[in-house]
Amino acid sequence: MTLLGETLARHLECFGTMPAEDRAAIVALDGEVRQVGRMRDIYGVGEHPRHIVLVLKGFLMRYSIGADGGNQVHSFYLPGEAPDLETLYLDYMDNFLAAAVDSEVGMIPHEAVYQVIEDYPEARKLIWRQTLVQAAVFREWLVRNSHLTADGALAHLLCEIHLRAKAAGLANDWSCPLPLSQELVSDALGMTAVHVNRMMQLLRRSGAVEWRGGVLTIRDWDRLSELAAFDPKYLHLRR
Amino acid sequence: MTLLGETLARHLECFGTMPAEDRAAIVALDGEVRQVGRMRDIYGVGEHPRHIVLVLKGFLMRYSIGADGGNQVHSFYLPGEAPDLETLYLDYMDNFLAAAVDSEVGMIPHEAVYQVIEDYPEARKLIWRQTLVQAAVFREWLVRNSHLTADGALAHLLCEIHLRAKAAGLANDWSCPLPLSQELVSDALGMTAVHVNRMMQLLRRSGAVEWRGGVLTIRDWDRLSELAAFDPKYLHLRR
DNA sequence: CGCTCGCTTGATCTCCTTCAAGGACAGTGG
DNA sequence: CCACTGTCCTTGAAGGAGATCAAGCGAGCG
Repeated sequence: MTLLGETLARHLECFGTMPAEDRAAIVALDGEVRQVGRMRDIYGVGEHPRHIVLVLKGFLMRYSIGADGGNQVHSFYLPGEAPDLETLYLDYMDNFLAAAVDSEVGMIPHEAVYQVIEDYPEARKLIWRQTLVQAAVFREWLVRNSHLTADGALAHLLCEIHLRAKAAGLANDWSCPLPLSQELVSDALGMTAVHVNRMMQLLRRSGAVEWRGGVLTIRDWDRLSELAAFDPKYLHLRR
Repeated sequence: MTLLGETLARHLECFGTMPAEDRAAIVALDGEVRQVGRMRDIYGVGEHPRHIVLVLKGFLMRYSIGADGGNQVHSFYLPGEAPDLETLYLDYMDNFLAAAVDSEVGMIPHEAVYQVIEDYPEARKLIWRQTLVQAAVFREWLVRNSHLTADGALAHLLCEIHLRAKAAGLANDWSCPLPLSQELVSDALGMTAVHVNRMMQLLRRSGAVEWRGGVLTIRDWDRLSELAAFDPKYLHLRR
């Protein structure tokens, strides 16, 4: 059993089950561990990655550079998650993968993963499914940024991060790590950092949620999720 | 050779190549052809489809219902395209697939596709890749709706549709079918129909593009794509 | 201590929404 | 052949959510 393999297996099992032998094949996967400094790119536009990435510590993000020079964050990735499984079957990156804070990542060579995909159909289905769930999440981000008001959108993002942290085993009760700046959150929500600040105060004062020192604490899930019109179905989490 | 199989094969070949035997397996796929009236759902939230859909005539769209009751369109689908390959490996729909105008669709049973996926690795890779390209498109829609001004966003959508129409063999020179109402376009861009109307007039007057009677005509691609900051890489089209 | 980075606050401006109504056009029935 | 109806496009005026610009503040850190 390897650290990277076990991490990937646990992540995939958020979305479904697989037989013991398929699981064993995933667990046997191994690779290199790397440190990535905050705001450093792991992969850039145009590259063709030769490894898949696993988040071990920290927070990753996927982003692209908007026409106005501002960044658009497409998604954040928590420890335990796999941000870029799609590189297995796409020719080149059309966006950036970077560390939002100082992070530790695992890199498993594509070749090894291809072997598992060929030999273990159930493992393959779960890997495929994970890439499909990511697509569903992107769609939800589209809805969020297009159709929610600023307070609702922020609430929605916080709901999502909390649920994903729980799925990754990072949350105890109603708290989870959220080591991002308001600036980065604003890049995700497509608004200004100033406005994120004001909306955050609004949520805080309403007693729905707290966010200090890199820790997110949900005070009133019902209020928060109602404000966000949050329905977790799109995450396709098992259980 | 069947109509549906040939249509699917051509679509997949927009994104890569496969050996003759894999192609033949795809081409041999067949199913039922159905008419779908305008604004009628094909699949709804919570359902578990048992077929994949191909657009033969008309225009499909994928949408979900926003918190405010307004619709968010996630994507449009042109004749020749396959909107919902992800249903092969997801348990349930988290959004709606519907006909934007009176349409004709083909439905191929999942079982038959699974067989091809098991037996023909190169066909499988292309199908997988198609689902990944869709995810890339969703990300681009996120960027568009979050970071572009209204005129740029509209221009961007028109650029995308024109390129996809060309890939599907529907465009001659600078014209392609676009049988949508401004209302539907506004649901895609996350703005009001009134504003779409005004932005469209702006584009028209600037001489960049024409859109009348369900036909889109690009008058000045350079101007349009510059206004949209359009970079087609995200479509991952081969050529 | 001075520096930087991120959070906070205030005032003004603008893009887009909202609401409301008029007009072009196709389909339908008398 | 013409009123009738619905759908979509168009136009105008007023209001609001969020952007922009600018400055102050607190904490960590060399």
